[in-house]
Amino acid sequence: MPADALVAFEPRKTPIQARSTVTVEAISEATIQVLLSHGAERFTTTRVAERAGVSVGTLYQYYPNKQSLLFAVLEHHMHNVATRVEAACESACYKPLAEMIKEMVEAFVDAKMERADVSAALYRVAADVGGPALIKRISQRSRKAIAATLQTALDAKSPPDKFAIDIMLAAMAGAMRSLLEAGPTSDTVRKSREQLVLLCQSYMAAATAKGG
Amino acid sequence: MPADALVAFEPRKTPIQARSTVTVEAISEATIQVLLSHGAERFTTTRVAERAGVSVGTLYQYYPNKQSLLFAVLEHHMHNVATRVEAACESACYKPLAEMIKEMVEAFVDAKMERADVSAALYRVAADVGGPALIKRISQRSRKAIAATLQTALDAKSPPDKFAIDIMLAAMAGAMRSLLEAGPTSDTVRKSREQLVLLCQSYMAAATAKGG
DNA sequence: TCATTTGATGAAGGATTCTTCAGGTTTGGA
DNA sequence: TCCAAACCTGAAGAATCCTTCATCAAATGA
Repeated sequence: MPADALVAFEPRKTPIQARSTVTVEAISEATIQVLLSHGAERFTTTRVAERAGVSVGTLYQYYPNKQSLLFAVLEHHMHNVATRVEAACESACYKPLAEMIKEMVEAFVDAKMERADVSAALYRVAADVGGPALIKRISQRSRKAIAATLQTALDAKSPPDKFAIDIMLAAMAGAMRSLLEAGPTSDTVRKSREQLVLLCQSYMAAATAKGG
Repeated sequence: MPADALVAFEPRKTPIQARSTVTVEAISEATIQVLLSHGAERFTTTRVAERAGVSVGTLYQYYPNKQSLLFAVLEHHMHNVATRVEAACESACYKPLAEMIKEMVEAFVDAKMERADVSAALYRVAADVGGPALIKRISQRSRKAIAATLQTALDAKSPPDKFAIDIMLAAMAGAMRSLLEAGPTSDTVRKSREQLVLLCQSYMAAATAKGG
């Protein structure tokens, strides 16, 4: 895919006056609300504009098309999660492997659960054009942070395979997806979080022991 | 959701004569082909009919709506995978835990990869109305089979949590999804398969040791 | 053979949605 | 005050798609 494939999703015009800043924020928020209340299937630019209290024309002044609206929300959400994971990695350096993993996994789960409704709604969006590329790009951030942190583990026998980290991330994300799509209770979340820690801990222990 | 929510997806008319049997098969196959060549976004009943070499009206004589077409393909695919996993579980009874897991995981991966293109294309479909319910229903089959097999493990300390099996399945499915959506090379697949076995083995070892 | 059932056709109705643009309003500075 | 730039409006164009139904063709069996 050419690099300019994402250009079509970029904002069209930057707000200058105060009122337009308010407008674009209202549109962003309305995007989430419509996504939550109507689902991705019945997500409509007209509905978003209505909810934001502006006209459709205004919406198209800042976003070139429908996709770009969803794209912006998805990007924001994923950025948040990645940032939280990176922070957890930073503070988990130079600790025993098990504790490291625990902190990273819990950070991921907590970040996802903080806006569970948004997380769940965005799974539909992620499959659209541009979604996969965005996911790949932002996942890279988490992957790198985790790899760097794991290097500093006090008790690792051998550096973990880059491959193993990918598997762990995908497994974790998959489990969370399944959880979020089922509409979990707080008890289910607590238990899943705990089990997910165990899953990653035991895998990483095995993967670093045998060597990459 | 009421149980009759799925009625709208059931076939409308059953073929009686030979020629109509041919027709519905052509439509099924065309459904997959259109899904693969145009993607779920541009999936159209007209296109399916065109590809199948029949008119749209004929299509609507056997499928009540567009969704039911996709639903049928999804169901068929998931049924195949579940059946393969069940078979693997059956033949893995009364073996050491590690070997058990290996056979089950490899059966799952192989089943998914056999028609990697279809697997990948169906991820979009699975999110549509009715998809989640279907997934939940068919996942149940794999879960039960795995639970039953694990009971017979020669070296399990304590029976594994039902919860742990759900986590493992979700993790496995998630990793496969991530793999399939990336368009893997045969080398990547081989390595992922191997790592996925390790992931599940180490997790189950930990989960059965600590008790459920 | 011929009436009845089954199967196939595809133009057209109906509905939805994305996006634009000509024209109006508001703001900020000179 | 006054003008230019920024901003907003929303009806309407254009495209796409789902689904139906009146009509024709083929098959079945009595």
